[in-house]
Amino acid sequence: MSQQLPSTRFRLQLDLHSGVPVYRQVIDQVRGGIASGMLAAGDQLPTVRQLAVDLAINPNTVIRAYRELELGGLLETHQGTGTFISMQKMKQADAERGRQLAQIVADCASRAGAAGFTVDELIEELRGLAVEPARRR
Amino acid sequence: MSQQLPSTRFRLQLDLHSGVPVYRQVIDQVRGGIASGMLAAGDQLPTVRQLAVDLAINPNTVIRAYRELELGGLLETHQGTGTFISMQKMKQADAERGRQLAQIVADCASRAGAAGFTVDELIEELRGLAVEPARRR
Amino acid sequence: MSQQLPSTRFRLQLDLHSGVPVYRQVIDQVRGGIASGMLAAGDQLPTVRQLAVDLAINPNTVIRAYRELELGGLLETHQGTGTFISMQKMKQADAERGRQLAQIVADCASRAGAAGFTVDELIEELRGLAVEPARRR
Amino acid sequence: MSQQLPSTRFRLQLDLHSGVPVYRQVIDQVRGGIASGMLAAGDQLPTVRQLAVDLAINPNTVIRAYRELELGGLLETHQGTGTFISMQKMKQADAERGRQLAQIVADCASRAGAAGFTVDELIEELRGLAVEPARRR
DNA sequence: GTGGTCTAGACCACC
DNA sequence: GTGGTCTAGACCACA
Repeated sequence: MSQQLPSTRFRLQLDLHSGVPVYRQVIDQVRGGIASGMLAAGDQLPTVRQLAVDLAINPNTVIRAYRELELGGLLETHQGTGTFISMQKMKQADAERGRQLAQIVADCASRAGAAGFTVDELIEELRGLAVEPARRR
Repeated sequence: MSQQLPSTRFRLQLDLHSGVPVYRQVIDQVRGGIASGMLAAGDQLPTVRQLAVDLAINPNTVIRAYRELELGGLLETHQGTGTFISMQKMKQADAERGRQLAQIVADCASRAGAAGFTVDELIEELRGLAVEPARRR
Repeated sequence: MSQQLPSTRFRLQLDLHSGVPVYRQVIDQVRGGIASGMLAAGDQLPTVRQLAVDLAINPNTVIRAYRELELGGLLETHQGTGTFISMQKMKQADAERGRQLAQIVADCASRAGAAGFTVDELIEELRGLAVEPARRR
Repeated sequence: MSQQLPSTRFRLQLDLHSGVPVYRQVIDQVRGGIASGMLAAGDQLPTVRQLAVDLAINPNTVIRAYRELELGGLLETHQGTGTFISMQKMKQADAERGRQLAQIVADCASRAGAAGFTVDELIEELRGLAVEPARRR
């Protein structure tokens, strides 16, 4: 159950000026790492103290992020050993999924509207992405 | 300056359990309404008091949302008269515009991808927002 | 005391999208007309109804502007005759003058700051104006 | 991210009888402070609660002013940390910048002129705001 | 009638 | 401790 730190492939990157809460960024990036395959079940995450030092943030903030991820079932902490990616339970309820999609789309449309774009322009631009398989990250 | 309320086509819908601030939801939906074509330059928005009653929220919350939209240049408020969709802020140079659209789309696609949605699902959801050109005015 | 309307020289011009209250714009422009010499003591102003029609605004708004100007001693209204420019009493108290200057300067500095300019740049640019006699209006 | 409050050099001063909204005065003075060099990128502003106490106004009024400044890109707020002067919004192209400065200056001079002040008086008053480069940091 | 400003105070989120 | 959101309600300014 203990495994090499995936340090060469997975690096957290904070943007303190984005307005997004720090703990939220940590959570999102761990989730993203799992989704993208950079983090696999069993991988060990950096220790709370180490990550706090690396990111120059408060350890409490790391603890909070890890705790929320653990509550969500994505992490497992083992006293004295470390924090690890747990066996997935990825699939969310469909209702939750739908709501999430709707929120992403609404946000996207909102930003487009504020910038003077129409939804049609948005769709057109998205089509451009759909053709190329899109190497993500 | 005075024009029919677009009431039959534009309806605000709050989700008080989403965790998204109410004033933010109002802002996002107005911006989305502009992007989708449901709201056009010159249209009058519901009055502060009316919208507060409709949504069962405090007038101050509506004012806050309207104000932020006005600061962003999307609305114009005229004391004693009402609140209106402003004449679009001058369209920026096309190059800058294209870059901006690309960024919004990329960000949107990235978030959707991280959550396990395909670009096609995104497009499908966006279509739900788009509105046929419609005979306006 | 009744004299030709100075219509060919003095025209009010409103900007309904400026955010400046309509009655304020009327007041300021009449004051400006007097200061610039376009309006002289004894000149008759447009009637309330006429001006309301010309500017497509509410007569109450015109009344309010004229009333405030009269309170300030710049206009005289004569029942059944019309509204006229009164004999000047232009010079304000020095204190009031100082406060006015301070406000203009503060506003100017504020806008400069918001746009990323320094006060020094502002002064430099103003110097450019000081050399040419500057034909005003 | 944390830095000494510039308390000895930057002091807000309200005029409750000027008719200018309190939140507006706060905004204007912060923007003026940036323009005059009293406030530099990274400086922390007084906390919301502290400023509210100092000025004897409601914290909400301070929040409102800070928020508008943040929307304008001049401030960054970090929950639980404080409010800071943001790194200047990228300086625009020089041409655009020059045009903008000219407009601010022209408007300022115009208002001053209409009120019977000379450009020299304007410059003199502005000098009062400017601050010697000073050793900062 | 419209929107604008300000206060007082509760409760939440983040560090 | 920091800032953020929302409410309730008073009072003002404008058309």
